[in-house]
Amino acid sequence: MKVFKIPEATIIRLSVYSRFLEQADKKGIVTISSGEIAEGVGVSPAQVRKDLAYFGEFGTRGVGYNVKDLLHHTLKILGLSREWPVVVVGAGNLGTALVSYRGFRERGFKIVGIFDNDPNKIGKTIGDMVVQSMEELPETIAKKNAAIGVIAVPATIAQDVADLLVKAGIKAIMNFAPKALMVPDAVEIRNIDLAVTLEILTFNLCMRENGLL
Amino acid sequence: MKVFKIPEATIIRLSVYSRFLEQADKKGIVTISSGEIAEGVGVSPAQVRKDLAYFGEFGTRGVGYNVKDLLHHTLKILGLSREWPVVVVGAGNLGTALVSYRGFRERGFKIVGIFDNDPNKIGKTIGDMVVQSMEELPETIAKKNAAIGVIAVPATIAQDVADLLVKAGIKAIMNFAPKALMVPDAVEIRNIDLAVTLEILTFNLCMRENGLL
DNA sequence: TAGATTGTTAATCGATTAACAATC
DNA sequence: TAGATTGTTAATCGATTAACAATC
Repeated sequence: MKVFKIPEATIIRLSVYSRFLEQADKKGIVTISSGEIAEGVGVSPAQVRKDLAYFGEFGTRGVGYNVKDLLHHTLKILGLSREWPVVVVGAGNLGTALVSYRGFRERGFKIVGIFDNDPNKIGKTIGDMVVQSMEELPETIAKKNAAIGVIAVPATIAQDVADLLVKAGIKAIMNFAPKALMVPDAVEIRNIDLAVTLEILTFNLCMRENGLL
Repeated sequence: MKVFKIPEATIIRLSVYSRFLEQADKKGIVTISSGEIAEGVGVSPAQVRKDLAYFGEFGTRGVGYNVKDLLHHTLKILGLSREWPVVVVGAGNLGTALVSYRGFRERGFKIVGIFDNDPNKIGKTIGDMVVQSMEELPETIAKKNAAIGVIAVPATIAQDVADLLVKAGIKAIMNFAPKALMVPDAVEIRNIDLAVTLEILTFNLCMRENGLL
């Protein structure tokens, strides 16, 4: 790894490649070419090779890539060669859904705590977790060594929750509240706005209606 | 509207602009410049003007943009000047969360039906909706004139659900199942992969750890 | 060696930004 | 008119793709 500026699109594609390689590995495929990966995930072979080239030389000229090998490399690059403990703040519908979201577990994310400030929710069981009070947040983060926090609370208190997470030593935040949050530069943050996705769809529907797409 | 190829990034920014304009309007601001919008949402003034220029001339030279006016224009462009009836398939935790997701309602998306094939879930009340059986899906879609469907079922049956939605006349699909779905070209589809977002975070955390970011 | 496929460079494409004429 | 800000063109920047030498 020697390059500093890597397009985010490359990271997203690496994630796609790794999932595709997992499937290929399951099917018992040993060797795969950039063309086959490209075909499988819907990009160009050059794109596949270029994306990988940012991080090293993983293939053999004239042969292709060893599936298991490349799978491990891609997972390593994404930081998925270890388990990531994650805390979820907000035990509403969304928080509850996230705790049992299979897509997280499959990629090595482990929910190690769910928190809420509502006394009616504290103590309730969600899957194999018990909803904890916000007071227990710092201790659990420290004890479980969680670096990632998910915010699933109303927009009104999202900033307060972000502040608490940062204070407790969280290094990355995934925010579902429809509100831009302020965090120190040392903390990574991503806002998930589900409505925006629907708006891209409605825009495209309108374009089609008008015969422009 | 005369241009055919509009960057998706432009659409996403238009969504951001419209939210910012809503806030500005609430504050009673009447006129706003591209510089002020840019400042408010964190892009360049040229970007704001260019994004708008794809769709028309909405400002007055030397003056700026009328906030209410531009707000309406941006919402119109995004297709949000009408209400969009949406059906949700899957009454698990995620589906339940989506039915009461405030971010949808705020932007004009109205959930008009939630469906499941689990007899234990059918008939249950979620907010002000009753979970319907899958058999009722086509009729509800037709009656409520729903063009958008949300898939919140396990990956194993996601394709079947997509087929049903398409057959029932749905024109756009938002898919939360971690699986690429096949739909006809006439149907718009977006996959939401929540794990990928976490993977971008873990990648960045690893880059930081290695002093590369 | 002949055939295949990588890794990488150069060419292309597309999106962002800077600059400025138009104009309020 | 002088000052301000848009709409738009040209310049820049960055990402994708085509092409090919390296090499298995």
